[in-house]
Amino acid sequence: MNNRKIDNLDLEILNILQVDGKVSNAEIARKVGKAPSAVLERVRKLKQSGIIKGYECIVDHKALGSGLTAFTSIRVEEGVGATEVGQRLAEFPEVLEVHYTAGRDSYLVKVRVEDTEALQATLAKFGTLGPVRDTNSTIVLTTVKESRVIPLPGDDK
Amino acid sequence: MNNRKIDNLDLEILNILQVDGKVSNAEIARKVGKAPSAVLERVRKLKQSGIIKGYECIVDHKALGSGLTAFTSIRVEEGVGATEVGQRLAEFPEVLEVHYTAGRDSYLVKVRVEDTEALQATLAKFGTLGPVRDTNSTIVLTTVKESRVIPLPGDDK
DNA sequence: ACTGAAACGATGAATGA
DNA sequence: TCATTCATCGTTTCAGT
Repeated sequence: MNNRKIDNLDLEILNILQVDGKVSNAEIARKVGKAPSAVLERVRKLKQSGIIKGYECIVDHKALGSGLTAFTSIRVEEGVGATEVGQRLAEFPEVLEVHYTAGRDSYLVKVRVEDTEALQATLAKFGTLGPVRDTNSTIVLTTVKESRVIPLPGDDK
Repeated sequence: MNNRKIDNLDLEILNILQVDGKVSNAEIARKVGKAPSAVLERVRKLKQSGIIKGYECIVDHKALGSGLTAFTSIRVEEGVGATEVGQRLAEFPEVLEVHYTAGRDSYLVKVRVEDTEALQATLAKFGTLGPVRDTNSTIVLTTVKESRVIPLPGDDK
């Protein structure tokens, strides 16, 4: 996790990769006007320094038995064991995201399961985690956008 | 978006790709014991049928100027124009996710910006979107897990 | 649907500017 | 840090089963 200096070329490369993680180095090289080996070096260093964390294949969760998305707020007892609850929550495969949030000593988790029945089962498991006080779920009806692409400084240049 | 029948081999391939979107077809072929061309055909059909939606490069948002994550609940006026608000919200690059949720006629959006000042600016933009009544933001302090990988039926076999 | 072979293109390392 | 070259490996097409 070295702290590299990121220049415009890095941002160009990252912008291309954010939109499509499957583009080849050779194609990136063509787009940015550099040799493939130069791009390879850049990408490798971005990976090494932790700027590029990895690559994910985006699948259609609705077609694969996880059609129900919910956001659940989980209140935990303050103090000892609070951070441990987050780790435990993260271990559930149906829990895609675990965020510790400000304000009310609670976690906000994103859950993806088959149906409401499965959600109930998951919530029941949350209840057994120790210092969990109560949970509050919001069910997603439709998802308009779901992405990880963040705006990079290179966008407006 | 054709409705293909997904068999065990498809699930095996998807499980490999979900964990690492950059594995080569040749390596998948080795793992599942098939020829590379066979895997290529499978992956191509999964892509064509919409099961595989794409590939994303996961970047370190903290290192790239989007260190603040927030979940904002946006109440909208019922009735006409409600779905349009979702489309408008999705157009903001700093808005990564837009979910229409049950219960209170509201959107839940995931926002990723530089700091609280930038968040304030984004919230101000939300206010100009027409039928928006009020917003309620929850700031993320630490993210324990953030993934898109869903559990597939092939996992327990 | 899968195999195997063959052509093509990308990867990745070495060298040098 | 990048370009060039080159051996190696992956991708992709196609004929055959």
